[in-house]
Amino acid sequence: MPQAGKPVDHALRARREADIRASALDVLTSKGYAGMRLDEVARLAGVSKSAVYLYFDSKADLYKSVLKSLSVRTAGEIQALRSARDLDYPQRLARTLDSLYAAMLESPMGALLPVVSETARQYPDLAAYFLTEVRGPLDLALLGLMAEGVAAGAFADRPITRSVPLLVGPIVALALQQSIAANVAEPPVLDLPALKRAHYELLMAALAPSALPDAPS
Amino acid sequence: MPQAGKPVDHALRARREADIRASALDVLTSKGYAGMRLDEVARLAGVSKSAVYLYFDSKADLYKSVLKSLSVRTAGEIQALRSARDLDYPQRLARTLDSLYAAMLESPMGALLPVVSETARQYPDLAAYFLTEVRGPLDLALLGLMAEGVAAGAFADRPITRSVPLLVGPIVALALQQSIAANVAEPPVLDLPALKRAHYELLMAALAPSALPDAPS
DNA sequence: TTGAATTAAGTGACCGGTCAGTCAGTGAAT
DNA sequence: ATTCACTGACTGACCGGTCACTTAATTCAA
Repeated sequence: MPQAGKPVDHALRARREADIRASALDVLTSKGYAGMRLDEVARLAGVSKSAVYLYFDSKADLYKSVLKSLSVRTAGEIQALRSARDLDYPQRLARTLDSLYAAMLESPMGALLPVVSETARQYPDLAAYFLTEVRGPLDLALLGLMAEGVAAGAFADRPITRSVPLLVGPIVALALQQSIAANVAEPPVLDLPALKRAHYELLMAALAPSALPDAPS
Repeated sequence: MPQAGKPVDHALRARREADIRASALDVLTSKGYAGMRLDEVARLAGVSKSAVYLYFDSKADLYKSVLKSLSVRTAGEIQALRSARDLDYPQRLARTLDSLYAAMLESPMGALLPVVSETARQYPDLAAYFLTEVRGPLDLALLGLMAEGVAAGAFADRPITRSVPLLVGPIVALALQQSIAANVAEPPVLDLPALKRAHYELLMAALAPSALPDAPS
């Protein structure tokens, strides 16, 4: 029977967890999963490696937690845009692109992309986790928006409205390019606003209801 | 002075080297760099791990050799298309897309993309090598083709003609997605021909000289 | 024509460092 | 005196890389 003793400090636990996750994210984005040493993560978080195991079952568990905490926010953001009644569909699409550019190129999330692809090979469960828990919600949000836009007559009913890679592939490619280029001596600078604008125009050209007839293959 | 002994069998050496490289490619594409065990590579090549060290200085050296041997072929293919006089510009673009889809989604090269991004962290020189020797020529070929098309009046002079990620981002995104999805239980199947067609139409909609006016951001 | 000398080619056993994960124990609050 | 939060020291598995050694092919002196 528990009769006395220190009370469980839930706030402290939550803070430590977040600290460790933040440190793990730091190390992950700079060293990758295989290069992430739990000792280093712990040191950055100001605790010992043993303490990490008080909050996470294993390295893989910590990794999943980091991944999930990042994806939840982004997916929610896009979900919210989907039903923003005060915006028309082109505007919602533009905002969605903004969110994705921000997530993939102006936050640590983009740097996690290579890490995910790295880990997928060795840990099929992590690959599955990423696809169902991260990609899944994101795809749903994006394709849902497109489907609504088509139903409302704002977008043409074309294959692109059903293909996430065609819609946001450039963002993924940019994120990948950036994460590779970040390691060389003189990384090229990107004009992000211009890229966003060009990307948006590219999509609108293909989504305009009055679009041109099919071209030959 | 060398006076006698077994003669050096250069053909055998070259064959062994190629065997080991091929095995390394196998393992690399399925396990990634960190997951590539030299014992496994050696076993696949039918030699002992020690023998690998007769042909390559180190794991990193073997990896570089694999990368180099693959990159040479692909770039040349696309270069050739650029000046195919018997094709009009839309056709050249379509063929180039075909080549890129084939390279990235129907050959081991695409599977190496995540590996490159993984290793870029540990080997900055490899990142630089990839960017200058693989991406560089590819970008030149693609952007050169677009610039010629614009000059000939076949394509509209828009930002997209100067942005490789906007042009081929979907291919990169697909390759990445495939390499992640390949590790889960029921990998979704892609309708590649349909994707290619949709991608081509997307680009042509944005490249048509009679394109729509700029949309609001 | 034999067999000692020489060299290519390759191997199995091993080493040393690394690192995820464990555990017995400490100090502090209640 | 009990529980919480935490740690330092440890271990066992793993793996890149090394090394002493074997085998086979070839040359050439006797």
